[in-house]
Amino acid sequence: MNQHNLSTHLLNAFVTLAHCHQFNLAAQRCHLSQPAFSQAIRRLEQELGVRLFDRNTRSVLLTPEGELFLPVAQQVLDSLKGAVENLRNHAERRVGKVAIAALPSIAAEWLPPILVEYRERYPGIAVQLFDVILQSTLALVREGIVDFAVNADTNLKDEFDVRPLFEDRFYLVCRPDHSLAERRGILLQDLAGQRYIHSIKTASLWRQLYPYLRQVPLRDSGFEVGYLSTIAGLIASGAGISVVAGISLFNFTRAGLKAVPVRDDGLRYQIIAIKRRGRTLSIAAQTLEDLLAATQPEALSAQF
Amino acid sequence: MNQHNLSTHLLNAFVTLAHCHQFNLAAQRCHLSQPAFSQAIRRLEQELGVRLFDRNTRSVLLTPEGELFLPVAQQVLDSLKGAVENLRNHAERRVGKVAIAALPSIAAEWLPPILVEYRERYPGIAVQLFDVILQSTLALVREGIVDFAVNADTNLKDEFDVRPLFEDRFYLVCRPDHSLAERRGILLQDLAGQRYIHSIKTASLWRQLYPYLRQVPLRDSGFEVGYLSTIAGLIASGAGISVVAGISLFNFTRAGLKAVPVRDDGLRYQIIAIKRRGRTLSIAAQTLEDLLAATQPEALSAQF
DNA sequence: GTCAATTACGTTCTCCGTAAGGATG
DNA sequence: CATCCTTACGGAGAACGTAATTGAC
Repeated sequence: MNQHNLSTHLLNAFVTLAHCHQFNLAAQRCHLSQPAFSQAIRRLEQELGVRLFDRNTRSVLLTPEGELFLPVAQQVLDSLKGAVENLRNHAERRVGKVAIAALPSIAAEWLPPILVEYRERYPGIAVQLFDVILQSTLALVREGIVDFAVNADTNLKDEFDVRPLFEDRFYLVCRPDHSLAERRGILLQDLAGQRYIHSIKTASLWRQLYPYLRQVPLRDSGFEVGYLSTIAGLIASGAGISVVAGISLFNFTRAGLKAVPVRDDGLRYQIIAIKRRGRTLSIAAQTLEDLLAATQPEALSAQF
Repeated sequence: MNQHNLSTHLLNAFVTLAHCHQFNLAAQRCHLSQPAFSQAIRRLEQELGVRLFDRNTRSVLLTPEGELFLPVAQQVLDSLKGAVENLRNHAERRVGKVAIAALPSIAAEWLPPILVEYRERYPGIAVQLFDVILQSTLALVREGIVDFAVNADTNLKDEFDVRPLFEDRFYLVCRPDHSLAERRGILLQDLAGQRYIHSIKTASLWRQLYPYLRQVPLRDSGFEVGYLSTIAGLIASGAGISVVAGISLFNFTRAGLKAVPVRDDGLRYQIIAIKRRGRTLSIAAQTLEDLLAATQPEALSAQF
């Protein structure tokens, strides 16, 4: 059925000749010798089974059938040219769109400067950022609404492809006048006897932290709160101390509190990019992911 | 700039693979060996500068860029396929349209059976017939409204391309009981002394006939009328005789009158098809013109 | 006679198929 | 190890350029 092979070269030759009514000139414009051009037209006519031009040595005019074909050829060439150009622009990262999801804590501190740099490098690529809770990031990835999500490592099924971006740890947060405030690092045992402010909100990382924390004989501060900003306020007011994930630290350092790395083995976790299994990222998204992976969170660790 | 060459083969390979997610199967559907197919995809990707498929040995999936390109490729292939099919249908005379202009006398007697036969042979081709006076046929051709016109030969400038269809002559028209009615042919001199009914309407042919007719000593019938049907009535009523073009004879034979060929040399004229100079006819129109040229007016001459 | 398109022909390069190689589950 | 895609390579055919031919005014 469709054994016929039409190439853009042939169509272009046709359109060119239809416009300039001269084999000589048209051949020149197509960067072909005149005989080669002549053959091209001949081949096209043979392929289509229709004479497209009526030509003597003096005039080259479209046949009625040629005029029938011209707009189609024109449109096809335009379509292809536009599509190819668009594709090239995507490949060159001149246009595009990338959508990502991230936990609010990641979206608050680590991501912004990277996204800004990305936008500066590729101004033609639009960036969409969903700052939502963990479950929502997974849903957004699953449904293909975002290209990938940036999360703290959690027990993900094999539903997703995972790429580690950087390693984070937990931090003791206390007032600057606290006895541990000047330490370069602590172990959880060092917190024995401290009044601890519990969080109920950081569910995913809480699950990792809690098994270790429960082995430490803490004093009860009497507080269990939902928001990290609340914890920050309580700590600043002398209600006690707490241990939080590195990615949330901005809530506390901004409040003038001190953060001390927790050095226990096993209390580390990966910040990861997750995407749909087997699917590859668009060029724009892949570029962003690469940039994320290449950007260690110097800002976080530099403070300590 | 557009040195890129995309062929329908490549696009088709792309679309096929996008649908069946298997090189093996897609190659088969494209009637290619698998390696050849693989190369085709590779060439296309190279041409576009973008990876279109992500492929392991287990899965073949479009990249986001591939999905961007798919609808375009699809549409381009459809466009071309439709256009080619349409062109082939035109070439095979399965579809089309032809418009012609003809003098009313030609449109009344000679053309109808030919047009009917044409329509029977090519039911998909629509026929439009303008039965108008000479000047109008020329205008219709000039403006490209009709493909060609069928006229009696007249001094046409080189504005048109002319093709003779058949030769016609003049006829004496008289009552069956007229003394010349049974002759197989006459010369104009034979009309000496006859009462002649003049026509003012057949301008173009009148110009050819008159120089000969004026040399014959006719009796004046006292009538000069515009319509051939009027002349027929007058002749039938015994008012006289007249000489008319063969293509108009139906006006008289239908009225029961006799027609006798005028055998003078020089009193012949061509029925011609005229078309715009240098332009070629559509396949449908060309086919009709050929059919016209191949159909001698046997009906006319057979009567005598 | 001149200008323009076509045909002739040798070369180059594309594109295909067979066969061997590599990756993945 | 079985499956499927890729690489390697040799041959057939396409497509180009140079040169000679035909055709129209």
